[in-house]
Amino acid sequence: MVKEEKNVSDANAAKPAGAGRTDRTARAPKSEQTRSLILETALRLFAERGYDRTTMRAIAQEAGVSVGNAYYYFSSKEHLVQGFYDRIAAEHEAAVRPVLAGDTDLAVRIRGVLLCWLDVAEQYHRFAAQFFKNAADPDSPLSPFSEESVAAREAAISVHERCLAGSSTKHDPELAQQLPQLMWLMQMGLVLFWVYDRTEGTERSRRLVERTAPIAARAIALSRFRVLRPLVRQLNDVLVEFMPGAVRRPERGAPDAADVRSS
Amino acid sequence: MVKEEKNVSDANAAKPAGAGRTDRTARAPKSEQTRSLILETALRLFAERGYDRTTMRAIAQEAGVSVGNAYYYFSSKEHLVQGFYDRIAAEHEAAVRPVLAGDTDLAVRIRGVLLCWLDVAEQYHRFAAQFFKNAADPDSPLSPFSEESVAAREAAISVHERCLAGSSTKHDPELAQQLPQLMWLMQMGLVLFWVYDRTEGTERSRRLVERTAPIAARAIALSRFRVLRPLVRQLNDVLVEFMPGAVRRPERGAPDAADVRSS
DNA sequence: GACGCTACTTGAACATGTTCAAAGACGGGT
DNA sequence: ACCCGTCTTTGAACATGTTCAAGTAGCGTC
Repeated sequence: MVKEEKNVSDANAAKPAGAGRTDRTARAPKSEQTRSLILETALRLFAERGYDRTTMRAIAQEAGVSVGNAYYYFSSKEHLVQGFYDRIAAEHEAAVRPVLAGDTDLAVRIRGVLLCWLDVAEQYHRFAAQFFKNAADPDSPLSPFSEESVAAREAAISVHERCLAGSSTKHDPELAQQLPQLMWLMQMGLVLFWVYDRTEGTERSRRLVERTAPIAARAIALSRFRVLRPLVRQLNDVLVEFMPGAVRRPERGAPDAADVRSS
Repeated sequence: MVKEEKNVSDANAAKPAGAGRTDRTARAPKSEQTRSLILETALRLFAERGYDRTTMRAIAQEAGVSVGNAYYYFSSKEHLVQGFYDRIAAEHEAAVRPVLAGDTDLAVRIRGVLLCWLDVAEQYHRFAAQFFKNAADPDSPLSPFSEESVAAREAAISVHERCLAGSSTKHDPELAQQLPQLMWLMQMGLVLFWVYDRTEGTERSRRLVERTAPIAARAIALSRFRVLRPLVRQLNDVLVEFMPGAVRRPERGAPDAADVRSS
């Protein structure tokens, strides 16, 4: 049974065998080629027809491999999406650079960061809306809260860190460590709104950003006020305790003092 | 397997109506019996083995009907879950009654309402965690934001309305109309946290409530302060513009003054 | 070159949500 | 009694994500 060689032709000619993966078994030129062929094909089809309408069989056929082969490289259809995550994160990081180098007004910066994300994500909206339910699954490694997404999450948080750091707005230093995470959470809220947004050009999401960014900036600025001090302190404690992952916080008295200050 | 029930025959003289739709009006002809048999069986199996592990074939077999019959009454597996929604909402409403009749401190009330929900939902946690991804799908009629869920949503909001109304805490009357919605949103956040919570007895979610309720209450109380006035106003505008519809729009300027000042 | 090891590839088979054409039941009009 | 139409029920067929036992190929060793 000779199969038409659709995918590879005399592979070893151009591909240097060096610098294998970190796996115990080194080189895998052909395999790497097949892998990325499958991935690229999948992402293209996802963009073309959406997530649900793209079957594994179609991906395999379009890539010129068998269904089982796709599963050899990607343990599930969902895992094909990790590539999409990386891509959109990188694009956002690039697109946001001018914003972070620009105006120092916090409201403007937050607005810029979020609008930037909307711009970058725009083309994937249909795909994202269809895929969202999978990402929302607590069992899925693709959940934004999952262990596996920690890299993408921290990259996103670092954007907010720089957004905050470069602003002229003063804010409670005690809260500074947690603020980027809070802003990331706000971004997740925006994403939630966005996948539900069916307006032309996700215009409504943009409007939400326009209206929300000043509020966030003002709230942050107000965090220094005396009346708000206990509130800010409590909020900070909650964030430290419940926000995902390994964000180390400088020692601050008793970390387990429950509601010591609550009325 | 001919069933002779034949009780109320005149009531449904009008018409058994179409199949599948959420016609709660139909009395109890044979079809209604089959329908609820399928529903009860499904909910039982969901609770027993979780959503994913319960196949439509198993439901049909356990109920003693054919697969196609289940689809005759429920247009998809997801639609079987609407019954679950109704049930948990009703249970929460009942369980929360003592809380609403009790302490007038807002923090205590919010805490009570949310902990109550956790108690009621506890037994469904496994099922809910598995089902969550379907509810998160923007296309799903079971999304908490969907048109179809408007009834359940308003019921939940009304609980927060009463929670707020019965509290002795003063708050900005301008915000009063939107606050219950905001609190509902907070509850949705808790649900999100909860489905991800894998601790024994969802202990972590409980702790989050303990820590968060005082913050929310304090924030609400602080909303009257002068410094926060512009912030509150902006926030109010955003809520009015973006919160899901069907919420009676307050005429700006004259607070309704219904219950705000009661103590 | 022969052997053997392992990475790679295959397509059929499986599980399960969903659809559908046909059959059954039932009631009313004639 | 018969026919007609509608509601109900059936089970086979379909679509698609996933698994698996078996086959293939490249490469190092003898």
